[in-house]
Amino acid sequence: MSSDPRALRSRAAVVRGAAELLLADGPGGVTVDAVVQRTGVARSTIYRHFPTSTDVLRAAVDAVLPEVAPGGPAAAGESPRDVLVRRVTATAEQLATGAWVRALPALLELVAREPALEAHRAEIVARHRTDLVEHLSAAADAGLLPVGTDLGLTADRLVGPLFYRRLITGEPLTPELCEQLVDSVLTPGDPR
Amino acid sequence: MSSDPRALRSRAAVVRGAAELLLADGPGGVTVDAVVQRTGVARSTIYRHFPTSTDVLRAAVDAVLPEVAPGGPAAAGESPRDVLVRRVTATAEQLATGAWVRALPALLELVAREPALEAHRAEIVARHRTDLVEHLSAAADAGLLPVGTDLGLTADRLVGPLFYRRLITGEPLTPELCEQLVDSVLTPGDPR
DNA sequence: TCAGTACGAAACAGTACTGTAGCGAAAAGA
DNA sequence: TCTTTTCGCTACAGTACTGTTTCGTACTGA
Repeated sequence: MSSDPRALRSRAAVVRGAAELLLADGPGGVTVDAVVQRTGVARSTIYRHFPTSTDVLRAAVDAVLPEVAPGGPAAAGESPRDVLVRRVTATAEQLATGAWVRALPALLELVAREPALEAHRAEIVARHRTDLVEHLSAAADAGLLPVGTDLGLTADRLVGPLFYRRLITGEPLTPELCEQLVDSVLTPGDPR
Repeated sequence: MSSDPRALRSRAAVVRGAAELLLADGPGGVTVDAVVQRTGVARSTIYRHFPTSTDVLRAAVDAVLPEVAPGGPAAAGESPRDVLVRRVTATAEQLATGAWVRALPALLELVAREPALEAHRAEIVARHRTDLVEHLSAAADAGLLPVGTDLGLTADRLVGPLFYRRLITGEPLTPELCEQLVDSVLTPGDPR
């Protein structure tokens, strides 16, 4: 709509500040006053860019959610197993990041209560998942998986325990755990 | 302290109403006013029983949390595998219950933000887990698990994907899924 | 029966947040 | 340069919630 650099600048500052507040204090911490104090952007300016404070929160979630996807770039000359280990480990590290420890439960609660975010959540999950399924498909082609394996279920068996430990039990996510998970999914009896 | 039935009655009503509000609207919905309106108990009475509104919320969580533990009674003449399937299926059904769909993210966020609840959370998880580990131990004794298997990790591999699907992807938890999970954990090549 | 106690109702100050409005100043763009 | 747009600032009404207090009523237990 507006290409005025001032508008773009202040809008970006609001979104960034709101995202920081979301990560630090959860959804309840993202108030207009808090964003004003944190960013220096005026109250009236915020309401000029966003109809309601809920839209600010939504923009903050939009700015934060994509970071979930652990970017596992394509393999080099590494084995499919190593690709999987690297990919799962990346997810584990992301889950262990301080910001996410606090933000993940808050985001889950927010998404559960805000149907408008449901589509976005589904898209993130799908991207995350298809990426992992592709790696699993390569592993299957290499004979590392039993024929006829449900790759979607296998993906859940890989990352499910990670989220479970992070969210429910609070146990640490070690690299050894990631390797054990990958190996528990691959066909037994294959050396490294 | 007080054995006056009036006091016990109104206190119980407050806790029950607060628990209902917690399940219905999340932690943010548990306000003193809301409890007053829902239960008919007077504002002054609530503050006579609880120092702050946070204590009301805590009591509500205490009243709700124990229901998490899926009661898998001891086996009859069924095989260790069937015990595991029944146990995992019970967990899946509990996760699929309407109330928990809404309450679980809220509870997680609450526990993450309220260190006082951490101990309680750990106790619930431990009870849940030792129960499952016992079943797994029986399965290991029956030769259904490779020797030297980490039973704790195995427990995570069993229920982790359930929680992951419920919380993150939102996919349904079918009985078939539970069976597949159990079989994926047991040593391959064993008939029912 | 009767004293003690818990009760419901209502009013109160204090705090925090939302959303609106009007203002002069500063920056952008022609 | 000059007009337009955006800005920050401040004040405002409205809402919601917390925690306190008072008062008359109804229940409990001896």
